[in-house]
Amino acid sequence: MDEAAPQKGTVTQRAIEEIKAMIAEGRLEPGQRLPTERELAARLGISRSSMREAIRALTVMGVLEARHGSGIYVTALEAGDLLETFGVVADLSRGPRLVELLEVRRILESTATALAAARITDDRLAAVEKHLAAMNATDDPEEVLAHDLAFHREIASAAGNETMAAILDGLSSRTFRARVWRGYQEEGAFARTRREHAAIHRALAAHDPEAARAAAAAHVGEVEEWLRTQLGG
Amino acid sequence: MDEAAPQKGTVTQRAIEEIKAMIAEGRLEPGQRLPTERELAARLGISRSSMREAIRALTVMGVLEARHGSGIYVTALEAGDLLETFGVVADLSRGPRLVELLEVRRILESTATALAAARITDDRLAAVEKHLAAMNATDDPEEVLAHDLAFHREIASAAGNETMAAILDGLSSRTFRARVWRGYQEEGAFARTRREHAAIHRALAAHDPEAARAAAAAHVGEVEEWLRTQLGG
DNA sequence: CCAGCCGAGTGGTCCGACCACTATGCGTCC
DNA sequence: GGACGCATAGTGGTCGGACCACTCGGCTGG
Repeated sequence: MDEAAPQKGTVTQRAIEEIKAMIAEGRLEPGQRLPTERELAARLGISRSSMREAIRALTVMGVLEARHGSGIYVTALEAGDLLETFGVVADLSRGPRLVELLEVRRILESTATALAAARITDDRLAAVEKHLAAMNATDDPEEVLAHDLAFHREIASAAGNETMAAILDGLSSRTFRARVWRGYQEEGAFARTRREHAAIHRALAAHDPEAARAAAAAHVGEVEEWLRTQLGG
Repeated sequence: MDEAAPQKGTVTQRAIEEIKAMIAEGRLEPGQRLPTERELAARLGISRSSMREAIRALTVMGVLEARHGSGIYVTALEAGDLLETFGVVADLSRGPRLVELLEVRRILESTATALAAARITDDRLAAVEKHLAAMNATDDPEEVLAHDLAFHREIASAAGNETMAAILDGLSSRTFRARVWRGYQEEGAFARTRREHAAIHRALAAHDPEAARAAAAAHVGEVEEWLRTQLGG
């Protein structure tokens, strides 16, 4: 007799849960290759189309990775893989939701910066300085933004919590910052931003967690406050 | 002439980006209904199958919602909608990743509890007390867990940041806590947990943010530390 | 006027074919 | 003998069409 798998939502949904369960229960290890789409479909008694939708869903979630011509593989399941979609949240949020997102970022970023101040090594600090210098050396907004992101990413990474770093990465997604900062920078906030970045770097170099926390919180808080007034009218 | 949309990854990926862009640019409002799958496919010059995969991907991300027989709609794009997938991260993370996740939760939960202490209203406080009492009134682990979750959710909600509450919700997903707490509670941590919950409630009732922050941090920190020793050998 | 039916329209599922790419192994050429 | 290159089988990617399950609004009959 067949297993009694009653109609529980759509077939595709069932397939998604099935594969997730396989991974959660350890039947599928990170990096391991899955059976072919055709076989998976047959095994669950569904069509290849439905199975493909399930695979696609898990792919965008960063759980699976499909390599054309080769096969389907479980990702490393690292923080970065699974939190990639987090950027979508930042990209699609609007209005009050943006302020909330910045508040979350302020909380995490300040803590991450504090941790980084205590733990950062000399060569990592050098990398931070490199981005700081590059950021101040150009006027091209694109390049400034890129080094700004790298600056904070380096710090978050130095905090020693990859998960937190990945979340912060999502919260600072390129399009998110571009949307918010466009207006912010237009108000001549360049100088202020540079001062704040310098303060953060100073605290890191001094290995002073409290100063780092304060500097980072103020840095994000400035943007947050500006955005709040933009919306509050 | 047609728009020149060069081959950029898979067609499905292009469709996903396309729809995301429609929403980001405001061409699609929250709650609004999309054209039919068949028309969307025709409009982008791809097959319905591929379009369906794109829609399914956006559905699991909480961006779209498909109602059988009715149509496809944009969700409200509230924090809860978009962060639903966050639970998957908690469910699939293992080893050191779990500790990192708990660390993030400690940071956010302590801040959220502190904010709640300052802002919580009397009736919300009553709701918190209700879950606290219910949690202490039973020995059924399932029920304890349910009220435990509700207890923290209520507090997070009282903090006034829905986004943060939604993230915390994901970090405390049912299966996640079940996995970690099973072992933790077996070590007779019931009493300690109750004491910690009582402390959190006391701080909330007294509207004392600092005490609330400390109590919440200690509460999560206990579990975090226990898990760390479990892994560290 | 209302209740019930019914049909058009929509998403959900399935099938089968073909395309694009990868990896492997065999044969050829140096 | 070894390195290169090409044929080939196998994989995911795409397509089109068919049918099913469900919803909803309008029509019909009371």
